[in-house]
Amino acid sequence: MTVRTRFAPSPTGMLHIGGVRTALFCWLYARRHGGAFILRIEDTDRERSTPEAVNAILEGMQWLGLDHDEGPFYQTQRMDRYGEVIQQFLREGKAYHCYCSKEELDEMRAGQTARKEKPRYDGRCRQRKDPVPGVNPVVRFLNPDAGSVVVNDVVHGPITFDSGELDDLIIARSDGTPTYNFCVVVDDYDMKITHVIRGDDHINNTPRQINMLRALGVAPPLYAHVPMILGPDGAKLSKRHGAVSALQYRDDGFLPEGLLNYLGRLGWSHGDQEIFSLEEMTRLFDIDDVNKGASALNIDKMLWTNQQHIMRATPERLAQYLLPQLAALGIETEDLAKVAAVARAQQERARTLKEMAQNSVFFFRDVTTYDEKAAKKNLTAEAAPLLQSVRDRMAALGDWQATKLHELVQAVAAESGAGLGKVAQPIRVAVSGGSVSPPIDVTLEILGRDTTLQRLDRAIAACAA
RNA sequence: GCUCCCAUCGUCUAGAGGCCCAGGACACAGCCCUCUCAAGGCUGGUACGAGGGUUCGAAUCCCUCUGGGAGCGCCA
Repeated sequence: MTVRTRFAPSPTGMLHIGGVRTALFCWLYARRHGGAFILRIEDTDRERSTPEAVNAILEGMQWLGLDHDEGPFYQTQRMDRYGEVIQQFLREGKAYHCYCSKEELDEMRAGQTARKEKPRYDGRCRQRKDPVPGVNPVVRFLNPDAGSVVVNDVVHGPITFDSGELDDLIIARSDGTPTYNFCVVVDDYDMKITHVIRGDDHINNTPRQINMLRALGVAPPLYAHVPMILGPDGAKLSKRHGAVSALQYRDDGFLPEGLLNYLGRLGWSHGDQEIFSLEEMTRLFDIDDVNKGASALNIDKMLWTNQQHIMRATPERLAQYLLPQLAALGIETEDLAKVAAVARAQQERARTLKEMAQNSVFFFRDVTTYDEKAAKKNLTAEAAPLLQSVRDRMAALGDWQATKLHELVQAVAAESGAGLGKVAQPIRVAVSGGSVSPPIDVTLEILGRDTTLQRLDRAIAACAA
């Protein structure tokens, strides 16, 4: 049996972190087993579905590299097929028309609630023979009254539901359009899905879906209900923290593999290993290693994970992501080699590409002001002669290379009797404007001789002032 | 209210009866390295929700409780 998984978001909002992780698990499982990953857009709710949301899903999946083998399929384009199955159910006596009005239903539920019962449809239209004039009926699925349904969940183990708990759910609205639980069943069947991997908020829908699958005469797929993701405070994900679009993480400077690694480690693990390449995760992932309990987002660890991936990425690849981050700061450059060099110099001191860009502005833009504290401490009368000496020697330096620059700075420090820091730090302030930068030799090499000399001159002048 | 799910450091987790007076990671503190910031190394503190069983022995199995979550729509 070839594995076929699907990710089936509804385009009613953004693609958030929880959806991304579900998609990742589906994708990983399919890839691991050489199966197919199918993308399906569940847009039957025409009121709330938007083309923007569809695009955000597609774009997010593409950015993350979670490529699908089939689809995207849109439920709104499969209406004929749903209608066909509804007619079949009706014909076979597996579904029936219900003429109950909204008021009648409300009243029934109010009574049940008052009696402390679970609100559910009581099947009063099951026996009805004649249509009610002037009422467009809904179609309800006829659920078995007796027995039980057991969901053999891959992560939870067997879960048993008493059939009495399940009522006759509506599969077609009075306007004829099919509803969610029904569409899922038809789709999963038609698309030959073997493993339904989804959030565990769907556990309670599963027995109903299994009953419909049985009515269709087919064996249900394997189900794997993965735990939900909570906000950093342990409460439900809200807009305040994680429930932002996946694309927001891209804009915030996350690497796809960084985000995916963090999300993958939420609810899944492989011994003590924390950092996984996508290839490793694909090789190691197994759905029954997934935890049962919900897990809370931890932004610090997410940032740390991303940093680990930045450190492992090639400078060239980083440059590609750094470019738009620089552009966001108003820095347009064509010099890819320089951007890559900056990325290499910065890659172990940035948790996100955005942070890297922010800390690298001085590589691309003139230093016109100094950080006040840094200048006060380093651009002093005492530092002036050291900077002058450095400046003169640099002007005369043969090869403008980090190793040579390092020797030069070291020589000045040795001759002056001051520590290396006494020399390096003023240079750092001079060329970067602040007190933090990559190692000074590497920094100067990237900056080049002209820029360096010019910034040193300016700093020497500032020392006198 | 009813049904279902879940429960190890603050957080993510390892742990499938003895290897655990519980291991790793993030965060935090201290130290080392060091031209800054990082990265890296070392050290430290903090957890098996509670109560009952089963067993020679339980974080691991069973029961009850407590706490959290989800579902109960002509939403998905």
